[in-house]
Amino acid sequence: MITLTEENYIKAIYHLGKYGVNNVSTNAIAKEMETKASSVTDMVKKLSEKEYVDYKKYQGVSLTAKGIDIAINIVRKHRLWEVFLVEKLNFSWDEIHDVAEQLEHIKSEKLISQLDAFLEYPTHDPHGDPIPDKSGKIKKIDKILLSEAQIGDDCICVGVQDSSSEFLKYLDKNCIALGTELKVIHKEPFDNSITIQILTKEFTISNMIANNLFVKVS
Amino acid sequence: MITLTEENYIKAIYHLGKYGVNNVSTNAIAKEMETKASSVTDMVKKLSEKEYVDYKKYQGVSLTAKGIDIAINIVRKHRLWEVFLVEKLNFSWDEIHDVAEQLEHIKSEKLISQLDAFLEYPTHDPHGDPIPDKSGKIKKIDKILLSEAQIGDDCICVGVQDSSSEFLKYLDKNCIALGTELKVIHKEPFDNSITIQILTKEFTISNMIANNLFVKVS
DNA sequence: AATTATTTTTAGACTTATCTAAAAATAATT
DNA sequence: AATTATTTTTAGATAAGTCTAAAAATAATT
Ligand SMILES: [Mn+2]
Ligand SMILES: [Mn+2]
Ligand SMILES: [Mn+2]
Ligand SMILES: [Mn+2]
Repeated sequence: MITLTEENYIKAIYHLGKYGVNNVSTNAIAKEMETKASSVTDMVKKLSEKEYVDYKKYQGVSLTAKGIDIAINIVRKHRLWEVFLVEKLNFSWDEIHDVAEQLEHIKSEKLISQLDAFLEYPTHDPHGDPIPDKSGKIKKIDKILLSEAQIGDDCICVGVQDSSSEFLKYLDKNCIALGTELKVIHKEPFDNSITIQILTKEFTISNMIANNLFVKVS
Repeated sequence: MITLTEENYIKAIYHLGKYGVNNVSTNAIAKEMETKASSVTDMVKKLSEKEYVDYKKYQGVSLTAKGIDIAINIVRKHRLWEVFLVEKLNFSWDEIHDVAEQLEHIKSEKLISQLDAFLEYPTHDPHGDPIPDKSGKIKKIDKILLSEAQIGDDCICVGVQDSSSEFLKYLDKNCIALGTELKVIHKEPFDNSITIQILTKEFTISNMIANNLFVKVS
């Protein structure tokens, strides 16, 4: 039996460990979980006890195979629920995360497999993130950050790095959604801002925006 | 802020207090919650502190207006989710209760109002129980127990008293569902069993079954 | 009315998850 | 290499919810 809190720690460790081969540090987990390092140490000991993580004092943690399984299953549930909220209940993509944070902890195999079928086996969530399949496999698409695209590149928006409500609302306001086609017109070396063209309209976005938008070059 | 445990206690008190004008006893709550009377006393003090219940030592509890509001909202969520599971995810009526027990605690106004709309504002859950509307109003239908019907009555099944998986599976096996029409052919005084006719087929059910099936006499 | 049985409450302990403050280990600087 | 800064862990405390065992109140019987 695994508690809701344990699930959240495992998910945090999973997301923090995804990039880079190093172990995940106590402080990084504390920041992600909005808790104190001492609380993390306690929990990490328990997770280690239960063999969800490998842990050596002062050396940080990494998920075991068992831990990864659990993490991926939570991510799968989270993203399927996000699709449900947008596709069936008319939520917008900036309103779904907090509800999905709750729904991801509902325990029922059948619920998730039926939801998956009901949604017709979606491969990506409303933020462009891949949805692990039943066996935990995750399909990676070759996306790059818009900030890495070259002048003249024809791109299509496929995901966001930052899925905060603020950023998503900014994109809405500027008519940028997943599937939107754009062309890179100019990259300003001074501030790394990028001028893009959507349909016939040209406009300039800051480097910060370009750094949080994933595109596929076509 | 209200905890999941508090919500479950409030819901239990609501269901126990629905019939009869007396206060709900500590022991009754303990039985319903599968916990010890001493734990109930502790919790009831807290609920009283937060003004969800009226409580005087040794006198049992009753919900305040605030407590009733919360209870009805949980019941509403529970039943809407049950409809969702059956109508959209192809669950059968004996598989939904435990999942709904989890889903009823998800906190999001919008989630429930959108779910309600998505399901086209259902008035009853898959067990025939009424779904409170947004404002908490509950429509009562005039149903009676099959055991109370008279010989010769033409009835239609509209609900179950016991919604345990065992009972529901029994009904499935005997082709009794909500909406099924039946006629009372005979009532055996010795054991209070009842002979009913469904379509052309006649068969006898025990008093225990008849005591857990709600019908409307047409 | 007195005794017995049942229900309810209290007292004290335990678990989970959290915190602060202090100690220990590791990393970064001089 | 020694000092300083940062990170991590330990120690001890707190809050929520639970438990057992014992005491107190209420209800039922004689
Ligand atoms: Mn999310
Ligand atoms: Mn997402
Ligand atoms: Mn139910
Ligand atoms: Mn029901």
